Formats: sequence, structure tokens, C-alpha cells
Amino acid sequence: MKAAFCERIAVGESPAGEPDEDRMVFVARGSTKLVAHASHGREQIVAFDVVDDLISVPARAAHAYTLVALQDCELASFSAAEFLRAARCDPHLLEDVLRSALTALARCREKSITLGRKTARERLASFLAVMAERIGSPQDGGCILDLPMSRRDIADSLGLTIETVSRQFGVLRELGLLETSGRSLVRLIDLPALEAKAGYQPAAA
Amino acid sequence: MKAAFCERIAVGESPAGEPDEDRMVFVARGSTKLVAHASHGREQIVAFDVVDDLISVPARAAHAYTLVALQDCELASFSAAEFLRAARCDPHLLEDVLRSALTALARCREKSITLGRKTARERLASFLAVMAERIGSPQDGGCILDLPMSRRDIADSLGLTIETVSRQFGVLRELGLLETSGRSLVRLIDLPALEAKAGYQPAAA
DNA sequence: TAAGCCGCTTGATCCAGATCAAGGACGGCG
DNA sequence: CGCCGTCCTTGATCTGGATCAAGCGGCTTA
Repeated sequence: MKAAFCERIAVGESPAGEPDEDRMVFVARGSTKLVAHASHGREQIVAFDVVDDLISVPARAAHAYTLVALQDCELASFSAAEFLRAARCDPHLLEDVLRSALTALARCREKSITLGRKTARERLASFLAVMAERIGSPQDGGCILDLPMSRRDIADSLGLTIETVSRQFGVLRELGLLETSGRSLVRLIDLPALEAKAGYQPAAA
Repeated sequence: MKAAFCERIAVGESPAGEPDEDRMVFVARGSTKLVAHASHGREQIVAFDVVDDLISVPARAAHAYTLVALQDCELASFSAAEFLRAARCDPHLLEDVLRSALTALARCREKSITLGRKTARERLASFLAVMAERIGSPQDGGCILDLPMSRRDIADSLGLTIETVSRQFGVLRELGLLETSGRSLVRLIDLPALEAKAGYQPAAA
């Protein structure tokens, strides 16, 4: 993906583009949240994305979607229709796009399980386990996470309130599963134990 | 999609295939549910699919997925890896698959909003509005739905219990928004009013 | 067409997480 | 280095939907 197409987006800002058409956005640097807006100002974050991710941003329909930068970003944004037309001539590109769409779909389904059937504890544990895999730095047995999103973002992603997220951080801390330092640093001490708290299906079943 | 590849699947049954690899399944006849399994026997339905839909069924990971027939079906099931290898030579097929993946992704995100931020009332209204669009038969101003799924399936799809689903059907009935007849027939009397109850983002905002 | 099973409805109670309400502390800025 | 705004934490109370518990009624089978 050529840097020439990229635009710099500051924290909290969104890439330009008509909200009335589907868009494809490639993250060349930084990280983003894809926010869906429901009535009464309720917001649900449907995806976090980081460097090298390709994001499909739907046109406004029953709900409106906004892609927002969590950090200063470089993003390449295309109209989905144009993008597909161009990709048609390049089977390799088409296949890459398909793979990233299938990955996004798999992640979204995992999130559906979390939102539909899990307790607050399990939701936060799942979130941390997923983030560990995606942006964690391994560190003697555990894992260091420098979270680019706020407690509010985590809450909006997990379908909880910030108070509940904060309380569950407290519980996991007291269980000795993690330590926090400042607003964004989390040290996951016992990843297997955290995953056991995530309500994952036991491999045996 | 050639009928030669299809297998007949009876109600409640699943197509053959290793659960340890991603699969692609095309629905030639009937309708299906894609069920995700969490710990303690909790189930979340992540997608309903009908004729002509192409479903990506993920390999078992943190959660296991099962595709189950809601009615007698004809399904064509492929290993995703093989399928992609074959599609590589056919840009049109690749593009079709990409389109269906993006549609599934958009649906899954809509579901995430429903699961994360909506009340029981809004969830059922959203579900009915979506089903009306996908499988409803227009009928003098309203819409007739012949639901292929049980109340339990609806509950497992909306992250609710069957009792709550039943009660919310009762409420919508008393509000004059729908009538039910038998276990599967629903007549939506006032679709716009139903959508207003679905917690959709007002177009103005 | 009668019987019985299973899925649906309805009612009573309970509880996880929301809401309401203060503090506390991180980190940006002067 | 100290001030201040914002974000985070912690506590008290409230409530929507879960859970527990009976019936009821469509659909299937004989």
C-alpha cells in the first residue's frame, strides 16, 4: 500500500469520505476504533484495528459508523466500489482483501459471543487475551500491554460501563492475574489463568 | 454452484467436515444457524443464513462453531483453503466470495450493536425488522414472516432467555405492532413503528 | 380424533451490572 | 514544579432481565 495515498489523522479525528458509501481503510501507522452509533447517543465499538489492518467501513444504514484514530495515524482511505473495481484486475490483491475480510468476520463473531453470553469478568478477560495476542510484548512468562484505548473505549467495546470495567480490572488485579501502571500500561502475569477466566470453550468438549 | 457438490442435511443435522479447519458452506436450499459454543454449555447463534448465502465457518479456536440446519437443507461444503485455491483462478468467483464476506461482516457488526447496547425490546424489534427484509413476504402494508427458527434460537441469537423473548413478543403484540399465529407465523402490522422501536440511529443525527 | 410431548407463555423472585454520587490521581501545561 | 482538567476508581442504590416455577397449547403420532 503506497504511502502516497496516506493521510495523517490526529488522535480523535476521522479520515475524510462520504458517510453514504462503503469505504475501505488501510492502517499504515497508528491504531483506530470503528464506532457504531445507536439511538440516545449510545455507542458500540465494533472493532479496534492496528498497523497493517484493512478495515471495511459500512455506509450509514440502520446505524452510522465512524472510524476514529486512537493515536496519530497514517490511513489510506478508498471508496469500496472503486477499490473493488481496481482490485478486480489484481487477483493477489483481491485474495488479500478477502483474507482480511474473513479475519475481521471471525473477530466480529468472537465479539458477538462475548457480547451475547458472557459476564463482565469474562468480557474483560477475553478482551485482554485478544489484545495480548494482537499487540502484546512477551515478557518473562507474562506479557506487557500498552493499551491505546481509554477505559471508556474498552467499555464501549464490551457493552459495559466504565465503572464496571474499572471494577473488573480491580478484581483481576486482586486475583494476581495482572498489574496496572498508569492509565495505559497493563502487565498480564498469568495469561493461561486469564484465558481460563475468559469463558472459552474447554478444548475437550 | 453445482448441485452435484450438494449434500442433503436434515433438520438439526450438520454438514460433514473437520472442525479443525475453516470451511465455506453454500446454502442451495433451506436455512441454517451458525452456533458458537462457550463454556458451561452457553450457546450464541452468530448468524442465520438462507438460500444462496455463502457461510464462512471458522475452525475451532477459543470457541467452537457448528453449522446446523433449521430445515431440511441442501448444502455444499468446502475446505476454505481448497476453496480459496480454486477461486484464485477465477476473479469473478473471488469477487463474489469477497462480497458475501463483506455482507456477512456488516450483518455481524449490526448484531454486535444489538448485543452490546440494546434492551430486550429493541433486540427483538431489530431481529424482526432484519428478518422482514431477508425473508418477509409483503402483505397489504405489513409483512408476513414464517420464521424457520424456534424461540430458543431467537433467544440464543439475541443474547436473551426464551422467557424474555416470549414476554417481548407479548409486549409488541399488545402495542399492536404484530400478531402471531402458531409457533412460526408472525404478521408485522406496522414495520416503520417496529423499526422505531429497534433503537436505530435517527437519520437526522 | 385423542393423547401426549415439547415448546411457548405467564408469574414470582433474585442478582449482575447500571446508575447515581463522590473522591483520587495521572499527566499535560503554564 | 505546581496547577488543573480529565480520566479513573470506589461506594451506595436501583432495575432489567435472569432464574425458578407452574401451567397452557400447537403439532405430531398413533
